[in-house]
Amino acid sequence: MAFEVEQKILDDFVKNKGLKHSSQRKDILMAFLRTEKHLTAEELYSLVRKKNPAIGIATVYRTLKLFCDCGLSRELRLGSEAVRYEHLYGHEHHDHLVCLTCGDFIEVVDPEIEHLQEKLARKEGFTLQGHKLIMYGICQGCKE
Amino acid sequence: MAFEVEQKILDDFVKNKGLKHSSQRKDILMAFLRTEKHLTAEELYSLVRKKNPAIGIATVYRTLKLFCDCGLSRELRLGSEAVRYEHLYGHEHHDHLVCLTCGDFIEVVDPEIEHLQEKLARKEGFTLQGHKLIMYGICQGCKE
DNA sequence: TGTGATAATGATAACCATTTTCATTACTGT
DNA sequence: ACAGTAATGAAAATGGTTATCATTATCACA
Repeated sequence: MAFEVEQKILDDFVKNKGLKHSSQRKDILMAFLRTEKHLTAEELYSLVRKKNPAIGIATVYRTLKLFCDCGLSRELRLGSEAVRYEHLYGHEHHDHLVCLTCGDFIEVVDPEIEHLQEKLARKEGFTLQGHKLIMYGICQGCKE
Repeated sequence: MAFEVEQKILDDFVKNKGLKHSSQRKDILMAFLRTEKHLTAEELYSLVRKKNPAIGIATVYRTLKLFCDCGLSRELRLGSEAVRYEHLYGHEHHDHLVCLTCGDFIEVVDPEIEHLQEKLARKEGFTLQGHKLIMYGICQGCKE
């Protein structure tokens, strides 16, 4: 539970950009890494407050943006609600399968779909840099 | 340029739901159908104002929601900006290939990807109802 | 080790797209 | 024509997120 690698990624990024270290960022990083849930800024905010009640929500937003910039996390926009953030380091690329009834979602990946996307983009003259695939349906549990 | 079919779809929907007809909705529908662009509510608002300067932005929002409910349009969330709306009636299903440099996008579709999604969802116990696939890259023009 | 330059913070105001409220107006079936 | 109710427009409210700004913390270097 030390997350040395992630810390190093952040530290290196901070150093390279000429930014400065801060204890708040470390608190936020730890809270973020300790859960595998896809949190919103608000949710992470209330988690971090348990350790550091003085922290401000603006710092959480700023820090989450920083995490995305240094490749530790990724924004997840599933609908019109608040943006969620998911871990990126040490996690395979994946897409999402969302249940329209209970709102739950699972992570999935299909190498063939990935490959076909690449092919499709190339056909259109695009150099593919990423994609977002969200599938919506009714999950097993909700069908019963 | 009469869009009788689309008008009928809306009229039927309105009738079935016990709603009432309104001239504003018709103005908004016409403005919406007359462009193939993917407009935001604000953009459509300024288009409609040319015909009917008295119209309110709230009505545009309400009406766009109605269009989505009756299957005439679909929300398009490409990023953090305002939601865009695209025609649904008379338009094949398609996904989007967005250029990260110029912001332009094209519509694409790959039946095999569609099929693989279906298969993937089924494997996870989901009944697929829809999906959203956005691919990001650099377009031909921007590479030069 | 102190110091100056500057990044980070927290509180709060501002922002912006969207939704709600509410009084008024317009449809619609009878 | 009338009653019932949906639709409208203006404005306020909402909610997530970002900007502002005075203060505090960090860091390279003297």
